Amino acid sequence: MSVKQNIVEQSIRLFETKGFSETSIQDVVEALGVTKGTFYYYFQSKEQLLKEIHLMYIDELLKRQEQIIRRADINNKSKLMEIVRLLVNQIRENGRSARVFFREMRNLNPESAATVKQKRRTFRLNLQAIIEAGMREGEFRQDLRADLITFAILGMCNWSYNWFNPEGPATDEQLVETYMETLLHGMERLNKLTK
Amino acid sequence: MSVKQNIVEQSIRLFETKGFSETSIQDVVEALGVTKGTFYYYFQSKEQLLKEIHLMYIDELLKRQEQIIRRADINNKSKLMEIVRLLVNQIRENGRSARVFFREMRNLNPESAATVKQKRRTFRLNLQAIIEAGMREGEFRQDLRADLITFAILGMCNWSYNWFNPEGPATDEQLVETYMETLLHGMERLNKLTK
Amino acid sequence: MSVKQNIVEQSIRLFETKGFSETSIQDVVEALGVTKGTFYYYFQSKEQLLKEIHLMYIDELLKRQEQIIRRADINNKSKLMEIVRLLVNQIRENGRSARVFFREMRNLNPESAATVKQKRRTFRLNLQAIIEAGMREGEFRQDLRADLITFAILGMCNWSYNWFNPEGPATDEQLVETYMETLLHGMERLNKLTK
Amino acid sequence: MSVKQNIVEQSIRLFETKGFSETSIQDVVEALGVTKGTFYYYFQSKEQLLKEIHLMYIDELLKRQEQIIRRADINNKSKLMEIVRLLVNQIRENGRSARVFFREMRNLNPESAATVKQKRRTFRLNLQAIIEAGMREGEFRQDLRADLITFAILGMCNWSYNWFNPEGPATDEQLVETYMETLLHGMERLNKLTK
DNA sequence: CATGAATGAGAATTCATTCAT
DNA sequence: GATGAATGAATTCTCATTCAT
Repeated sequence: MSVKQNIVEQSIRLFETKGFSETSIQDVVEALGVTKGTFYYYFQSKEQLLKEIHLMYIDELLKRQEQIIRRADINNKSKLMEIVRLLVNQIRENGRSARVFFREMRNLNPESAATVKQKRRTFRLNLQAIIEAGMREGEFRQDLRADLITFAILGMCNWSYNWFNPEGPATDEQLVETYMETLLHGMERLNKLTK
Repeated sequence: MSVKQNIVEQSIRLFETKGFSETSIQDVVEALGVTKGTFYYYFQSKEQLLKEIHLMYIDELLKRQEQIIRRADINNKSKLMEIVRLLVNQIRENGRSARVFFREMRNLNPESAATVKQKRRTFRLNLQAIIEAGMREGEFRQDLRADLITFAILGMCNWSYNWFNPEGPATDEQLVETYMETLLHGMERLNKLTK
Repeated sequence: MSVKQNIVEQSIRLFETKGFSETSIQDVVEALGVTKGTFYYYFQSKEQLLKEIHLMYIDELLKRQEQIIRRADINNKSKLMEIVRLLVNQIRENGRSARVFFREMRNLNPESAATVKQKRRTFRLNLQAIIEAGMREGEFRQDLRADLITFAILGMCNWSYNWFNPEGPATDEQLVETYMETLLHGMERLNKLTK
Repeated sequence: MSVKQNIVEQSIRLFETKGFSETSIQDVVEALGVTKGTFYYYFQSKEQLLKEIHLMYIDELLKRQEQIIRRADINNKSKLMEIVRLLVNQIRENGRSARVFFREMRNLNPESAATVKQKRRTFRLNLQAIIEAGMREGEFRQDLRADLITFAILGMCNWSYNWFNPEGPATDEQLVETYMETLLHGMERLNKLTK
């Protein structure tokens, strides 16, 4: 692995554990056994490193989302499920990056933040478009606001970075299934009505 | 308003805008027109101030949750709705505090963090208990894991601190209704099945 | 005991343990359960308190030395012994004060320091005068410099504030006897000469 | 001379003049024309600097004492004399360091203090061993407690850091001779007895 | 590519002291 | 006599960044 890749890995680890502001360049280079000069050879600033971490994360998400959207073989409901799975998986597999991504956006400079925000917005609107398509095509109820539901789904999934532990009592696939089942059919006991 | 109250207000404002680590005591006292000595007359440390903000927030939430739980006149479904409303309202009314609360827990020292975490855990388990009661009493489906649904609900509601703007295109009551409707009945078009 | 006396007592205790500079007025008043205002009612400054402690100590020493010097019933050798006893006793009985006295002179302001230094000088010259009298009157050898011997005696005695512990393996009277015996007759084995 | 050496030199000078607590890092770096950052590049803390000063001093003393102890060509009386000379010389040559060494031990942190105390103890016990050997081998009287005499000698010599001035009316060699003569034969006029 | 020395601005915190009440 | 609020200057220490080598 390249020196630069190493720096990125270590800093994700440290930023997740201690926080971006609380992690010094010294911490990062000490964890790698190099000196500060080396860091500044590869990165112009601490902020640029954070920016790269953010872009790597959101670009990966967008790329995978794009692949889901383009699929012609599945309907919108399945696409929604794939996106829920994508979000949850991403947290399972790249939990550290996910936590840095969600927590440290404030520390980007205005331009970087704008870029990242725009991409996050794209991701959200892509999801919303799937829901709206599903509504038009009769898969989803039309009496709920697509924008608010989109936020609800993102909240549900993204929040799991706060607590989800792959070694814990629930697997990520159980999580996806429970979330999807709740989202699609709700938690109310229906046969109660038919009794 | 007392000087101490003023310090708390101003720091919530600044912590929300710039972040805890990025806000200096100097920033806080300058916003108030007092000196650093004054700050340290009222607070032992910057961390203690953050701790107080956290405790104020979570204690208020727990108190209101308690009131909802104790109500004998409503069923579990309504209690769930009240808690969703509580979370969303809290963000509408105390958005700043909410954002500080969710973002800055890392900056508490281990003991304070443990205290706050314990209280957050209590809030979550109280909510889970309502859901479990609803399952037992036939209000909710029994084939979904109560713990995961609890996280889903909390994620949904809490995430809104990231985007919800009371002046935006949706009111908080609309938000509550959409969330509850989705949670209870799901977003899938049901008459499709009956066709 | 008066409030002022209490302040003096507590601060001697704290100055000895933590050092003058490292002890804050806050520490002193907290140990007493009063407030800083009270301190400044009785003392103009922290330095003035230190000055009073110094003066109490050296004035007591000078007073007792005076009594020894004035005695007509004993010779210079006995007077020397009484002064050694005085110094050692003072450390046993007022160990804390002694330690503050020897260590914290640097923290007096120039005027206070001058006053105290003058009194310490007086004490030393009084002792030197006894030795010189003893030399003239045939009690002591005349081939040793009185000034240097005076310093030797003071060093011997004063140094004990660094280590002497009344509960330790030597009593203060043993200390006085050993010191006097060494000072008067030396530690060399004399019968070796007569062999 | 290296920057680090320079920092040590200047701080000894300042610590001696103003005291450790009363000397700020600012004072030190200003005296050198560098910045605070430079100080902290070389030392982790102010306390670590003090620790290094202490260790340099006591290690030098121990090294020289060791050389004296190992000598086979001189008896214990001469070894004692060499150690008295060592102490007095050290104060003459490194008066500043000596004063810092004797006055500022309180400002070491507990671990550093323990290390230094242990070394000081070793120095003292080495001296005591010489005296005990001298007693066993008939050079010194056996009716005096070796431990107390050791303290007496150390007090005599060390105290001179308080007053001894190489430019004053006594040379260091005179001081050594007077101290040794007093220690060995005492100050009492012996022929008085034989008259 | 990489280092090590240096910087300087700013951080949290302490504390003797004042003073109106 | 005593208090409590406030001050402001100073203190230790951190850290992103630079740069000659």
